[in-house]
Amino acid sequence: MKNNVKVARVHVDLTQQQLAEKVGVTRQTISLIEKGKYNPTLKLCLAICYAVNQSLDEIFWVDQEGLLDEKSKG
Amino acid sequence: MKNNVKVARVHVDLTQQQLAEKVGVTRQTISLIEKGKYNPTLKLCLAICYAVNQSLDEIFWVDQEGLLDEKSKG
DNA sequence: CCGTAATGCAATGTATACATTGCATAAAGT
DNA sequence: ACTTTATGCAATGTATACATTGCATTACGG
Repeated sequence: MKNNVKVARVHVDLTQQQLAEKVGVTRQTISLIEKGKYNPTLKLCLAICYAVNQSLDEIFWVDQEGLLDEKSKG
Repeated sequence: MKNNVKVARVHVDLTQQQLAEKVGVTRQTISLIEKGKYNPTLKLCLAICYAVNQSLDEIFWVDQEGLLDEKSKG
């Protein structure tokens, strides 16, 4: 699950801890999402979008081939 | 978790069962998402987008007030 | 060198997304 | 009346998102 959370977070000058507090999760969760190790829920994706003032497509869109790569990468 | 899955699904002429097969989940899961009773994962949101040829923002965006309403509605 | 801020990661527990099965109802065709 | 198709919903089990705690590393400032 690649995404643009880290770039967007740095762009609005927030640490992982601050973003975590803003969206109501732990720093650990933010870290794992940035690292692509979690498949976050829609609600959390939206909360992150609000916090960094960007859209779902801007932060979380990956095209179909990208997703397929994830699976066949194993 | 309000969304536009049902409208988009009907628009591309798929039944819940057919959409479920295309995205690799059960009909039950599609039904609950359309009814707003599940908070789907990003991967599933993306799979649905591919299946109905629309973007995350088109199908799943709800603005911040919408989310807050969900919480304070209970 | 020592303290602090920012991040990565590992172990374990809890909440919930999703699977599976089964039954009920409404609409359309025969 | 009977069958088929599409949908809703309830009960129970499994996988995983997320919480919690703790420790390690890097970088910066005293």
